[in-house]
Formats: sequence, structure tokens, C-alpha cells
Amino acid sequence: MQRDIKNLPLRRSLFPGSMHESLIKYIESYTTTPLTEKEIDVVKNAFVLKKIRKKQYFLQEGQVCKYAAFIVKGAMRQYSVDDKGTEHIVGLLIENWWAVDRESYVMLTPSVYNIDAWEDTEMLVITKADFLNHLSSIPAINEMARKLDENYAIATQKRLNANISFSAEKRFADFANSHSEFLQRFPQHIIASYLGITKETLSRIRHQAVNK
Amino acid sequence: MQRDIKNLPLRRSLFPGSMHESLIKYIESYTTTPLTEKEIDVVKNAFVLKKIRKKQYFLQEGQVCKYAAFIVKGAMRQYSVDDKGTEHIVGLLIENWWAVDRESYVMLTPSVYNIDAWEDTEMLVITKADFLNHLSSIPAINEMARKLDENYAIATQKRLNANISFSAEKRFADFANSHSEFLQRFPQHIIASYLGITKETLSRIRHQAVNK
DNA sequence: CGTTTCTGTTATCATTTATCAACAGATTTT
DNA sequence: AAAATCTGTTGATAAATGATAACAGAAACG
Repeated sequence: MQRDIKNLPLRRSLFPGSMHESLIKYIESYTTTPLTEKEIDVVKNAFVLKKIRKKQYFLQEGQVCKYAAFIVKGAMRQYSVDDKGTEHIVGLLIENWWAVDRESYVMLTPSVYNIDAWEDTEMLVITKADFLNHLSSIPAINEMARKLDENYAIATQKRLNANISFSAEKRFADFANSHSEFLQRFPQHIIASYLGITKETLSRIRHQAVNK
Repeated sequence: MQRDIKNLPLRRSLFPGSMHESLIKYIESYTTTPLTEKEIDVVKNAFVLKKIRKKQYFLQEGQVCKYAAFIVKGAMRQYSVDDKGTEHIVGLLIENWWAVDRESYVMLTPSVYNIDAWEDTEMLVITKADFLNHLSSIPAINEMARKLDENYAIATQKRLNANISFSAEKRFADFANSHSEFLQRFPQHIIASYLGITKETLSRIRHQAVNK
């Protein structure tokens, strides 16, 4: 049985400097105006360390997505489940990505997605309220958030275009080219679902690709 | 032959008040802090009226998308073209929508998409430079831009999830429910392409749906 | 007006992909 | 160590969708 995230204690890091380094680096990679010392402290205090183990839920369908999570270490997947119980992967998430259902987090509506940990995962999480109270006045943070939204919109449109335009074989080839890191972290049936095909079809596609 | 947009003259509206009303209303619908009189003037002067006729290109594959366009009246489509010359519709755009390839506009890279007018169309356009120079200091504009990106990212993810999760029949049913206005503006083969299926398949799906 | 283009339907056949089932090696759990 | 689960493959068959072609009414065009 998977345990629910709400049963786990939140706690602030005992060593505030160590855990947040990758987040600070990440933010600064997205902005022209570097963070001041004060702002770095604000960020470190606003984000809270949370660890979840493999198979544990970060978000379950029907819940409001309370946290946005920056993944420090680990791997997660975001997916919907249809009438027949089949899972459809809409996102694969690893280090230096964000785990959040933006629709639910922003609109405070129940999510149609599940997010769970594929590997033991360490995240830095923040609620919408804490974000608004502590971070929305920091220019670099806003700049990053803007660019993230922009990049996300662009990436999702590309993926959509690939799905309506290309064959399963070409979609996999493109995916293997641009996201080879995922191939090593997730098994084939997860990749297949991400591409919108069955695991059997992907297995055959790969086999054919070898003989070319 | 389709004429290219760059051959057409740009001109500022002779009656600055009349043409920009829908844009001002649109902006204010997205923001909590209303525009000041001065800001309204800045907006009216920054956006330039452009009319294009049916079938004319607003953007061609290979070009950098120089303009972001707010559609005042008319209908457009955004699409890619594959090896075989088949068009794949990635977006259908009508009044109160934006016509722009965000990736190209933001990154200044050549676009992989075409955008053309399906009906005679009136737009208010702005270059990235003019946006940065004149509008980026207006809080309401930034608030709107943020929310637009947010909404766009959410909507595209929904469409992507539908594409990897649902049958063509269900995708069309959902589309007909949530976007009935498009059914009246665009012919079936355009809708089919938007859904990622052929026009023949859509024709059969619709016929089956009647007998249920 | 006649002609052309556009739109939508239907039929036939081909291709792609899904479904179901069985299996084996690897990994995890107990 | 044994049992259970996970992962990937393969075969047989079914279902969904695409490709091609032909056709007819509607709309646009010269």
C-alpha cells in the first residue's frame, strides 16, 4: 500500500546551507539579476525539505495540489488513470525539475493527475501562500517563474505537435535523442505510456530500429 | 498564390479609440489593478492595426515570428507541414485570442509553424522590442502576460493528456463540448487535423455518433 | 453564367496499433 | 531461499485508423 504524503512530517532542514544549493544555482541560471544574500536567505527559509520514498504519492487524483516541489534528487512521474485503470504518463520528472500540477496549484481545484515517486526522492517544497507571501516580491524569482512558464508552454506545444504529426517510431526516435537521460531512469513501459503507445508496440519499434 | 505579410503596409489606426476597445477590455479582464488613462494611451499607441485577408500568411515556416497579434475580428490557424506535405493543425485562433509562435517570438529562432488567415482578419500587433520598450513597465500587462502563459501551459497539457489518453471518438466529443464555436468557424477537415486524425475518420466518427 | 475549388461522404484495402496471452530472466519482497 | 512482482519479448488476432479513389452538393471565382 502506498502511504499518503499528508501523513509525513514536514521539517525545515537542519543544515540550511547544504540542501538548497542546487535550488539557488537553478534560480540564478534563469535570471540576469543575481540574488542578494538576503534574498538567498528568504528562499532558503521559504522552501522546506521533504523526502518521499519510491511508490509514495506526492499528489493523488482528487486532491488539491498544495505544494510545488523542486526535485533535488530522485525521479517522479505524473499521470492520469482512465476508466479501465490504465495509467497515462503526462510527465517524467528528475533532478532540477519541478513537480506540481500547475492547474490545481494555481486554481486550487482538485487535480486529475497523480504524481508519485519512481525512486526515493528529495524535494524542496513550497505552498502557494508561502510563495505569494515570501517570494513574489523577489525580482529574480519572478523572472524565473516567467521563463519557466514560457519554456513549459513551448515544450508542451512541441510534444503536442509531435503527437499529432509523427508516427510512434519517429516520436520514440526524437524522444531517445532529446531525453536519453529518461531512458536510463524509467523502464520501457513507462516510456511507452509517455509516448502514447503500449509497451508491446514500443518493444517492437525498438526491435525494428535495430535492424536498420 | 498567397501573398506574404511583409509586403503589406503597417499603419496606425486613424481612430485610436475605436479599434483598441476589445484589447483594453481583454487586458482588464485579466488583471486586478485596472489600467490608468495614461497606460491605456500607451497600449493604444504600442499596438498597431493590421488587416489580412483570407488565406494570407501571418507567419511562414522558416521566418522569425516578429509580431504577437491580438485578434480583434476573424479566424486563423497555426500548423506544421510534414515531409509528405500534410498539414497538422496545432492551433485554431479566433477573436480575443493571440496569434504568435511563442518559441520563435521569444527566442528569435525560425519558426517551424505557419499561421494564416482562415477568414479576413483584423489584428492588433506588437513587436517584441516594442513590447519590452513600452509595455513591460505596466503592471497590469505583466499580470496579464503571466496569466496567459499559465493558462496556455495548462490548456496545452490538457490537450496533450487527451491525445495520449483518449480515443479519437472521445477527443472529438470533448472538443465539440468545450469548443463548439470552432465547429461553426472551421470545416471538418481542419477540425480533424486539430484532433490528430484524418477527415475520413472524423466523418465516420460523427456518423457513428448519430446512431447512438 | 459556367467553371473551378472546396467540402463532406462512402467504399475498399492497407497499415498501424491495441489486446490478449504466454513466457523467461531480473529484481524485490517476505 | 522461496515466492512474488516487475520487466521485456514474442505470437496470434482484433480493432482503429490511414490511404486512395470516386462522387456529389455547396461555395467561390472568373
